[in-house]
Amino acid sequence: MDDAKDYTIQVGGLQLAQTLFCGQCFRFEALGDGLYRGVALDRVLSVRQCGDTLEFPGTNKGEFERLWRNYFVLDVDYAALQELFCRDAVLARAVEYGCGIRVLRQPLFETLISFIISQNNNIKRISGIISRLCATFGEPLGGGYYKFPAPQRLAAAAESDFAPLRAGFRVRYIIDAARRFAAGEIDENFLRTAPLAQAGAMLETICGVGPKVAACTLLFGAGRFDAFPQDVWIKRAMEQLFPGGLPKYVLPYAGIAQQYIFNYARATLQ
DNA sequence: AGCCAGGGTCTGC
DNA sequence: GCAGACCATGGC
Repeated sequence: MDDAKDYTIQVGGLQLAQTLFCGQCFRFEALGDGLYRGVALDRVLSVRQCGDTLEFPGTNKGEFERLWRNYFVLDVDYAALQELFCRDAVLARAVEYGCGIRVLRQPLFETLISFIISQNNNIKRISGIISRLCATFGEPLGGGYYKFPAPQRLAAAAESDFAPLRAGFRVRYIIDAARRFAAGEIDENFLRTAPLAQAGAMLETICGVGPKVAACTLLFGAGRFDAFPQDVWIKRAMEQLFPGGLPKYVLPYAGIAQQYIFNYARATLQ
């Protein structure tokens, strides 16, 4: 029945808590009892995990197939990917440590702005700034939830309008990114299909976007699983754990491996 | 109090 | 090209 509510699906090897709070998205909260709620794709999403079952309260099968299968990247064979990664003994340890982490396919603009905000910042405060950004500029969805603002809305705002966000020096970067988007100067199709270096270079023409923010945008917001964001933790991990670099067979999925390495490094390295 | 946070820009060599 | 100061803000 296509209009039946509370769609459920069996998904092995996915842990919602790890996936939603590993630092790739910033708009979900845990409500307890395996239930999580947040805003994604311009709507409020509730999702509950019980073992290998994902339950989507208020979501029918049609909407799940149209939106959430892609958002949660359920088309990728993660068992095969993990088996590939585990050919390397060090990477196997990282995979084992956070084996329920999965990458998400998020909207490009939201991802870009989120990771501009992430620079020299911590996850808790990133979430707070994004929450205030959406409440200030986003369209209301009811229940105190708001859409992520459109580029045109942010591009039209004055710098002083951002004061309530307490985002500091990042405000002018946000505005520059929004203006570039609103002007049609950032070609999403190009970002998805061009050679990785060229896609990154396009993003780095935005003020406040360097290699790390560009790579996060490509990985989380453009489905570029070969993009490899290098923050302080990854740099530490690469020095200590992979002095010869990642195994070559990992490189097409380096970004997915990066999620395991980041999680492992942050938890175990000094 | 001082350091760090999923960095980037700007300056000076 | 590359190191170092600086950037707002908040948590610890």
